[in-house]
Parts: sequence; structure tokens; C-alpha cells
Amino acid sequence: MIFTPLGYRFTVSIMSETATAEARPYHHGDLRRALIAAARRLLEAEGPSALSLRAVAREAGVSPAAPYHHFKDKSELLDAVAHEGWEMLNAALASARVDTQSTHDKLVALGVAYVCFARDNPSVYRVMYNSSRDREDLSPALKETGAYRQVRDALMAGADPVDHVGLELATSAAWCAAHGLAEMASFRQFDQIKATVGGEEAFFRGLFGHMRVFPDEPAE
Amino acid sequence: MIFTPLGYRFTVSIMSETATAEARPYHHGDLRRALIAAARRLLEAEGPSALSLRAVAREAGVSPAAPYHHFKDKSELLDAVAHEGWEMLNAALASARVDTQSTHDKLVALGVAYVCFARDNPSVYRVMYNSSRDREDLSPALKETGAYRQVRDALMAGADPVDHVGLELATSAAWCAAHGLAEMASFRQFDQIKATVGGEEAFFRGLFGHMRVFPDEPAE
DNA sequence: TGTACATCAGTGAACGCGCGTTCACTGATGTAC
DNA sequence: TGTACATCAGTGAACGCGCGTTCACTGATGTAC
Repeated sequence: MIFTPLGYRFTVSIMSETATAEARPYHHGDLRRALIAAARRLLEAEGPSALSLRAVAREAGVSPAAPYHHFKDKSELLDAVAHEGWEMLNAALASARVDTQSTHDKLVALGVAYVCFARDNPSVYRVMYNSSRDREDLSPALKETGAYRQVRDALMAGADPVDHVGLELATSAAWCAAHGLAEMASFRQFDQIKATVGGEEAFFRGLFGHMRVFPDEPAE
Repeated sequence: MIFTPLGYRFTVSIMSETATAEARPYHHGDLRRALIAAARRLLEAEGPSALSLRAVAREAGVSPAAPYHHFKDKSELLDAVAHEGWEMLNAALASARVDTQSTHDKLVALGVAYVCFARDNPSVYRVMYNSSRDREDLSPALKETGAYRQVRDALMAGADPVDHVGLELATSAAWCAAHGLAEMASFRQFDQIKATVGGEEAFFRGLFGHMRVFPDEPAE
């Protein structure tokens, strides 16, 4: 890289064609993604109440009006954050499900993965939850790989006679249990028992190990 | 009650000594309670995001500065709303527990009561949840009659050898499940299955009926 | 290959708004003599 | 029983703030000829 009196600008514009712009040219390159990432950063650093559109723009190093070229309004940005969150969660669940044998182990593994995601991304998880509320359906793409589907599939493998209603109830029960623990995982009130059973993840595992969502599900 | 040219004011001031003031004299009488009630009304009518101190004062028919004679700041008002919510919830649980025999029935009854409270007071429930977060302990009075305690007592009656850690895990599991369902109870995604099993409360009952928090808990 | 021009994706100033909180005030109430 | 006075619990105007969103603008990019 050669610096000449006019070289800086020139160099940068070359760079922005080959790699992601670093010294930030006028056009950002992928502001949409950058805004979502900034929102996630802000959420986990400051909590959901600190997430304003202006703050996100600030965090992304861009003017307050810039996001409006990529999102209709604030809620559309939040939806995008939630969508990305679901994709990450679904991927985490899918990989947790891989190396387990019994249905019960699969369910525990799914539950622990779910809760760990929520523990590591509590504010994003909250945004995901809020954006699911009042929504008849998630996007089709999410539905196919979704948490609900993954839990139901795991359950289905373990249920002998496929009782449709029972399966839905069991899936809902499992999902509710996971959501409940996900939200409460960081309650200070659990500090003592976490220590007693040997750490947070052991606590999660113990909880899910205690639960049965099918009346006839065998104990371990 | 006699109306004279000067009578109105006089009558009111008499009234305020005998009954709760209705035509509202200068001094309110019990603004603290009125503010909490106004907050609950606002919460359930407009949702948590609409709850500002100014709005609460407005709803109570009082100037924006008035609440500061009763609460240090906004968060202290929210704490009071949460506290009242816990009292109501605890009372609902206590009365649900009364006329059931088996441990399993008791647990289902507790779970259904818990979830119905959250369904009927979703925004207050959210405030309660938020105010519990990051708090090592609730107030001692709440603890004694609290949800956790009631669930644990119900479980204890059913567990033969009292395994302390197991009991705590089971209580936590039950609480998480209840919280999870409480939060998700109104999800549109459950509309279909609710209809299938015969209504919302049947859905709740079905879910809790499906769950076991003790591995060896007998099926119904 | 150059050039004119449309379009895209930024800027930064400005809008109106409701918020939490403070302030000096005042009307009502309780109390001591 | 009356009166002086302290205290309590309101009022309403004002503060500074950050927000979501709009606007006219401009620099950068892509495209047709």
C-alpha cells in the first residue's frame, strides 16, 4: 500500500472492492447486517430498554436516519434481530440433538441447549419471545427447522402409538418448560441450588432430567 | 345531604371524614392505593410499555408530581404493584390447593391457578416477574405464603423419602413449567390445539397433566 | 472508453412528543396552648 | 373553644433529555449510449 498525497482515498476505494471496507467509505457495504449486529451488541450490553433506533445507528457509526434505508421502522429492525436469533437457536438445537441415543437423552440435550442459548443471549431471547407473541406463524423457513418441530420430532421417535393430540400436548409442555427455565435461569434465587448440584449446567440437566412430558415416559 | 350555596364543599368535607371521599377533596385520602390501582388498570389496558409515572398520575386524576409524596421514584411504584400482584397470586394458589386430594391433583390445580392468574393479568404478571429478577429474596412475608413454598409443600406431601436436593429440583421444575406456560398461554400458536382439546383451561390441565416433575411420580 | 444521468445510500438538522423529576407554591389538617 | 403554627399532601409550571421519524441534501455507484 503506497501513500501519496491523494493516495489514502484511492487506496481505500480499492480496498473496498476487495475486502470489507475498514476505513468506511461513504457507502457502508452491508449496513443492514451491521445494524442487526449492532442491535445484538447493544441488547446484550445494555438490556432491551436501551435499544433505540438512534442507539443502534450510533453503535453502527452511522447517522440516525440511515437505518430507514434498510428498515421501514424500528419494529422491522427488531423483527430482523428476532429472526436471526431464531436461526441461531435452531442451529444450536440441531447440533445438540446429533449425538444422543435415547429419546429422553435427546430431550434433555435439547432443553439444555435451549436454556444455554437463552442464558448466553438473554436480551436477544427476550426480543425473540416478544416478536413471536401475537404472531400466528413464524416464517415458513423458520418453521421447518424450528424449535417446536425439533422437540416434536424427538418426542415422536419415542412415542409408540402416535397419538396426535398427546404429541402436541407433550411438545407444548416441553416447550413451555424450556421457556420457563430459559427465563428464570439467571434468577438469583437459584444460586444456592446451582452451587449444591455442581454448577449451572448441572442444574439445567437436573431439572430436565426430573421432568417427564409423557405420563408413560420411562425414567432413566 | 343538604345543598346550600356553600354546602357542597362543606358536605364533601364531612363525607371525607365518614366515608372515602368521592367528589375528591384536596387531600385524596389514600392516594398510594389509588396509584397502585391506576397502574394495574393502565397495565392491563395498554400494556407494560404504556406505564409511565405521568400516565399513572393522569389515570388517578392527580398532578404528575403528586406520586412523589408516596413513592421515591417510578421503580418504587412498580415494586409496589409487583408486591400486590404476588399477594393476589399467592392467595389464588392457596385457595386452589384446598379441595384436592392426591399430590398430582394438587400440583395440577396449583399450575392451572397460576397460569389462569397470568392469563388474566398478563401485564401485572410481567411486572412481577421483572421485579423478581436480580432480587436475592422477596420480602419475608411473601416468602412464607409464596408460590415456591406452596408448590414445595404440595410436592413434599407426595415424596416419600425426603430427598432435599430432589425436592428443590422438583419444585424448581414445577415452577419453571408454570412460568413458561404462563408466559406462553396467550400465544396464537396454541389456538388450534386449545380448540382441539376443548378450551383454554382444558389445554392448561392437559399440559400439567402430561408433566411429571418426579421421575417416580405415578401417572393418573 | 467516456460521458450523462438515474438511482442508491448516506448526512445532519429539525420536528414534536412524552418522559422522569424538581421546584416553589398552597390548601387542608393536626396539635399545643 | 379559639387561635397560631407546623406539617402534610396536593398543584402546575418548568427543566433537560432521548426518542422515532422526516426532510432536503449530497456523495457514490451503476447503466445506457
